[in-house]
Amino acid sequence: MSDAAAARPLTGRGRRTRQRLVDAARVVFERDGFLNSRLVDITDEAGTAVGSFYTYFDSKEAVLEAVFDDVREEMVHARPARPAVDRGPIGTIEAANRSYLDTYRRNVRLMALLEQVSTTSDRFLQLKRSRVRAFRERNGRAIADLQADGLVDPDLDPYLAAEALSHMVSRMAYETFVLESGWDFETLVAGVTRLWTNALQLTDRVEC
Amino acid sequence: MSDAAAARPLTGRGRRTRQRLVDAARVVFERDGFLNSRLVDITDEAGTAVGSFYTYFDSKEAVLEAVFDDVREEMVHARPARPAVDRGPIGTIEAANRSYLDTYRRNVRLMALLEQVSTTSDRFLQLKRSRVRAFRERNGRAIADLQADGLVDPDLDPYLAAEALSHMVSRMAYETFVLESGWDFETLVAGVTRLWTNALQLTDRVEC
Amino acid sequence: MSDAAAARPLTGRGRRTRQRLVDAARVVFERDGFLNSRLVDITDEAGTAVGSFYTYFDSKEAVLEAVFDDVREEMVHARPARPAVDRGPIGTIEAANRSYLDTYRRNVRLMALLEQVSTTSDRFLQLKRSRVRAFRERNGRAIADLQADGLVDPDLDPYLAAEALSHMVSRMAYETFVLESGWDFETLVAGVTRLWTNALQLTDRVEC
Amino acid sequence: MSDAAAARPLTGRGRRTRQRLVDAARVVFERDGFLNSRLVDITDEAGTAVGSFYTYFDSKEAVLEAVFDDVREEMVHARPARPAVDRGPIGTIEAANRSYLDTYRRNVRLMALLEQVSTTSDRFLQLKRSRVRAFRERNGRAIADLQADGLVDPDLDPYLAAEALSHMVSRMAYETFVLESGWDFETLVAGVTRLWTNALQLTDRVEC
DNA sequence: TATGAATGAGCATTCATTCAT
DNA sequence: CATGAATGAATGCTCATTCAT
Repeated sequence: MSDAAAARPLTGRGRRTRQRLVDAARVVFERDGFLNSRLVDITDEAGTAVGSFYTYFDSKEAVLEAVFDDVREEMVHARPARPAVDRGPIGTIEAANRSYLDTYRRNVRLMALLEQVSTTSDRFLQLKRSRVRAFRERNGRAIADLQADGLVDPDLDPYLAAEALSHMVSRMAYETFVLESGWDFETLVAGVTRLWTNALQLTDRVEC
Repeated sequence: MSDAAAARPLTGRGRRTRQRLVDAARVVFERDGFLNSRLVDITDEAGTAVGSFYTYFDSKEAVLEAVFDDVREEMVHARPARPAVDRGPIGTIEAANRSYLDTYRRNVRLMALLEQVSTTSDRFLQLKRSRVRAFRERNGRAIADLQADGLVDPDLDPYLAAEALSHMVSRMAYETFVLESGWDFETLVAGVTRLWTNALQLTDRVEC
Repeated sequence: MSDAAAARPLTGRGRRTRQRLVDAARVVFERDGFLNSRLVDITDEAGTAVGSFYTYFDSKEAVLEAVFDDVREEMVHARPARPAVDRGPIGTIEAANRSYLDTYRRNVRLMALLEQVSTTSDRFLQLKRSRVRAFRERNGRAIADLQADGLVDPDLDPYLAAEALSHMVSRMAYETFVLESGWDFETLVAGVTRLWTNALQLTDRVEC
Repeated sequence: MSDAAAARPLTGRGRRTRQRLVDAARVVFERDGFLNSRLVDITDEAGTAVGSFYTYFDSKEAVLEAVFDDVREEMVHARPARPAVDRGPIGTIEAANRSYLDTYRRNVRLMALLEQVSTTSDRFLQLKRSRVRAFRERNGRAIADLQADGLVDPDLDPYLAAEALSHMVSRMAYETFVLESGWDFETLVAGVTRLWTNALQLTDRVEC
């Protein structure tokens, strides 16, 4: 009905209440999952009345979206600590994988949550797909460039390769951190990086 | 309380009703998803009374399990049409990928279903994990053998490689068939096979 | 609908099946109570099919009635082992109390059952009331006779006395054997007998 | 899960709704019995939505408990109109019996209800037993005192006597008021009092 | 008679959302 | 803005009873 989220011009007090709700929602969702959680758990955690929830959000989904908005920056722009150093293609890939896996590890609960809701809600499925697309485009272009330089197997479809290798890494992350399948972090980084660079037939050696 | 599904002789009539319910459940689950479906939808589809459901199953989860049991044969034993022909390592991998992707394609709705329930129910998560494990062990051993023969990159952990590459393929299958991301089937088979064999540094050429 | 119980001319086989059901019902009712028990428990215990139940009984209540019929003889006609010996009024009362309490003790579960169903079903309430009435009439007449002989407090209403004292004993039996309140059997017999005879001002001494 | 009935501040409006539900529950339980009544009957009677029930109570049992709490005062503290007057032991016993029987009569439906639920629910069985215990202790001590003064038959176990005589009276009350067996109130009071005092051999006469 | 599959009314409970204060 | 009481649709599950074989 009312577009609560649109009523943006919040007072300072309003902004604080809203933030408390988002933080509480994150705690509750990460703890109980989206489907098991109840609105009242969120408002209890936030220390507000249930009614107040609807001052800021239209539904349970809306607050989940706000939760993802809140952490998007961190998740998408996750960058290696020393971004500017040029390490050659293989070093770059390793750094990217390490960075991705580390971010995943630090946000396990949230990633598990995204996994869950994306099988149920179209809205969050789109969110996930847009992440997939972003990865594919970015990496696909990079791979195509490397192909143009003769550094990568020319027989590969660069975008398919980019997407497939991304899935490989993200799925390993899911298995390792969410389902706790037991791979050691460094083994994981080294392993997926080796597979990735092998898959591309990437060579940073000058030799013929 | 009572495990209805358990050891019960079942008359011919009973067997038929049970089967009607399993078939109906598959239809409903594939159409509406597991969470959205109601028991009464299943019994309506099967043309039985609600009570009859509980003659054969204890819960919605139990009938889903029966659905998976019902298609397990097909899914697990999916084999290439010409299994006996020796095509060398690369040909074998391509055949396996083609077979897997084809099976996935033919059971899309069911795979999507498994994806959904495995984020919610521990029981089905285990089902999925056991499939992951089976793939890892089988392929991991094969890779180790190839390493012993000097045909595969010796720097790889064979089991990590097996798991990661399996995920790569299954995730591409999910994206392509469930989310309909648009990859052409043959492009997909060729692409993941190439990535897979490259990743292993697999060579079937005799030359140095 | 059909008056199953009326279809009396049973074959030998029928009579045996019916008896198996009554026996099974007694076991189940005593174990689970009337309200908690399910028909299928009874037929399972009897080793018959559910459908067979309705060949002999019209309802769950009907079989309970048959259970009570089955033990009525024993319960109502409970008589002291040596009935013919004349022990004087007090000795007779003690013998009757002992006999009653012993019978109660040996049929605790059934008495508890009667207690339960008589608060729910009018049919069994009547059964209980008829037992109360029988006691009152029998004992009331005896008390009136003793009054006529000058052996009992003439100010008492003999029937009210009979009923009240019966309740006193039956309630003590309930507390002691069903709720297991802990009174020793002999203490109980002696105690209620003393109260009973005192209450009647019964004197078996010849003196003035 | 949550104990709704527990520590909750309750606004005035909330308090009123809760009371409406308790009152409605009493009406419904007394009319239909505990087992036959449905939650929706209670909320209909109270004029609230079903959901509101669970704002204040966790179950049907919980509201029954509240009903008993509500009348406990009246039932336990039922005292003769002229409590302070000393009437001697017999007068005191008569006053207590009259008071008890009068209270019982005024709360017949509730007493019948307690009778019913105590055969089914352990919780309410305990409630009843604690009442029995309270009576036994109070009266048992009083009887022991009278024995010490030589006013009561020394051969009696004072606590067994107290319990047995209490049962006698309460059972007569049940028969008379719940089952409407027809005893006149004054006849009943006089009868049970006479039996009680006789049973104790209580004498307030000075004579030899 | 015996079987056991089929029936379906009945009911407690949850929880997102609304709204009076 | 905040509160929290009120709402009521939605649904899984039980089990006495029926009936086709």
